Amino acid sequence: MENETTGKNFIEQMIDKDLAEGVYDTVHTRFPPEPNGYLHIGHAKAILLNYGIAKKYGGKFNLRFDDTNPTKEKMEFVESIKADVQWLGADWEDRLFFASDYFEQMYEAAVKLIKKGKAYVCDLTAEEIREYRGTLTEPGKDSPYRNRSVEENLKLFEEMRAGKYADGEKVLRAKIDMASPNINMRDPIIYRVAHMTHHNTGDKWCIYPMYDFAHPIEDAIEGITHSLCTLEFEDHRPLYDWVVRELEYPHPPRQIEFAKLYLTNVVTGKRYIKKLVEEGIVDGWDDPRLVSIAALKRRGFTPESIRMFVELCGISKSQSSVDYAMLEYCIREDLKMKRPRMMAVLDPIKLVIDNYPEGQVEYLDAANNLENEELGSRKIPFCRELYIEREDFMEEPPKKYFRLFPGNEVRLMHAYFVKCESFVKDETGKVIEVHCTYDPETKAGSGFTGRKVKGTIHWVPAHYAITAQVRLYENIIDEEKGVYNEDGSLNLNPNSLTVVENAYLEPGLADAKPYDSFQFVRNGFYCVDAKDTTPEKLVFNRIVSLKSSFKLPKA
RNA sequence: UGGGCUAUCGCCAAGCGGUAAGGCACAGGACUUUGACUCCUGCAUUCGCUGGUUCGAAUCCAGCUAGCCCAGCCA
Repeated sequence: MENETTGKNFIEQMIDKDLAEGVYDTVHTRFPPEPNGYLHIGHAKAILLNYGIAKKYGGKFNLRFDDTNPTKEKMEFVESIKADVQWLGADWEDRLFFASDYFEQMYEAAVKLIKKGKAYVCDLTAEEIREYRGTLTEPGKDSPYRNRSVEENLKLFEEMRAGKYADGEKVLRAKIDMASPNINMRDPIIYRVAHMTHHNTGDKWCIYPMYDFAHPIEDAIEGITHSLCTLEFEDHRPLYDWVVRELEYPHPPRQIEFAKLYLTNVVTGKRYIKKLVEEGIVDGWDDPRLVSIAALKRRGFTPESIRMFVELCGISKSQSSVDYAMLEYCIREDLKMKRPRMMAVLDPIKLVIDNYPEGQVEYLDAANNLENEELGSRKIPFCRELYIEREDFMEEPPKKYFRLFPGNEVRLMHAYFVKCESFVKDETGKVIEVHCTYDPETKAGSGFTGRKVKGTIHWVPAHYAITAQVRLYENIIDEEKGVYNEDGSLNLNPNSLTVVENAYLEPGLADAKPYDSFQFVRNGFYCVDAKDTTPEKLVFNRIVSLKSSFKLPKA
């Protein structure tokens, strides 16, 4: 029924074809980030795609830092990138490489091109080169230095390496076609002079190869078969192919482009994130409101959830923007079975059980997760005074409200049925206390079937509860307008972070450790913040809220 | 008449000449010690548009239209 290509993305189909035709007999991919910033959710797609394909075909996956431009790169970023790639589970084994380790080979490659008459040293200034390049609609014209002799080019290029020329004074260019409709083929610059200390090679070099020249060489050196990159490099493929062809590599790699992953309603642009960090609107690259890998990790997302997300999004060549709800679905899906469900009251109101003996305490059994018995169970102290969620009581309930209101009976989760008898208001009219009576026969697990209630609410024992700071995160933008305003400025939602200083948690949560995550009944999934939690203060980040089909009418 | 790429449900995305998969979202219903979860049910007579080829087209051809990318000594 199913043909062979069903279920495979277009890249896998191309690889199948290559394998079938004997173009390659193995699959080798790589993730080649430039260490000039932090990775975000978009990079996760590239990482997991490359890693996933290598794994699927029994091939290899390399991590390679594409560090050919020392003006933008820092060691700090290589460390964070390694940590993020590892966290995502993409295992490069012993294949961690730096493009800068190939500088000598790249230099030799350039020399080879010069000797073949396929490259020349050009003395034009940056501005002149731009002018000579022509425009999108007009062809360019040849540089006056285009026909220098091989000997002269060799000598000049050697001098460039030796440091004889200042930055910008000379460049090495590939000799291709100044009239090409593809601007990338109009004698692209392949080497520039930059007297700068490189994070890996120090001061050994003062000339650095350009991406278009370096990348195919890096791939060829490492034996990469399929060089996956994003759509904007499609126009560069002819140049990529030109380089590997002119350099006569026996098994030239193939570049395949795919669409970047865009997420709706989040800020991913590096310059925008940088601005948010610099202006102190967020507290760093790992602020949980961001979608950098570090932020997602800190917020409590799991590598599994990110993997599921990337898989669900799929791979294609059409520019697309994935609904943020898809990411939320993935983290809920991953956590709901794996993590305990605990009770936490974020906005408390006191509930007093009038017919429960004062001073009495009983320890109720509660399963940590009804669907996953392996997570065990716990005991929760139950007593006369509890805290419940403010929204779980209404003096005058709207239709279809199943929680507490005068005269109504509900189940206290893991405990008893309680019936609301009365309530107390303060001078301002705010309800401060709800009084109930409980029915001892209705204890959870007792098998009581005498009558049913429509609502179950969560609670926390007043004198045993612990407190914590809970941070509720929303996307940093306005859902209506999107991330950017028409003028291109960021559309910030000032309410993107709500801090609850004293949330009441059931006592068992006192032992929570950084990165531990839980489902707080009806409040969503939360994770202990690894940065701000101290022995004195417990801080939880909301990873994602739960879906809820009942919305309280707005007051 | 610059070049390249893309167009299938609100959002992703299969489909590769034989009569529109799936997921997210959404809407109903069942169940429930979370209005969650789970479970059912519904959700494109139509594939950017217009023609053509064909017994038959989302798939092939032609012409349009729309969107994205390219004029860094960035990657």
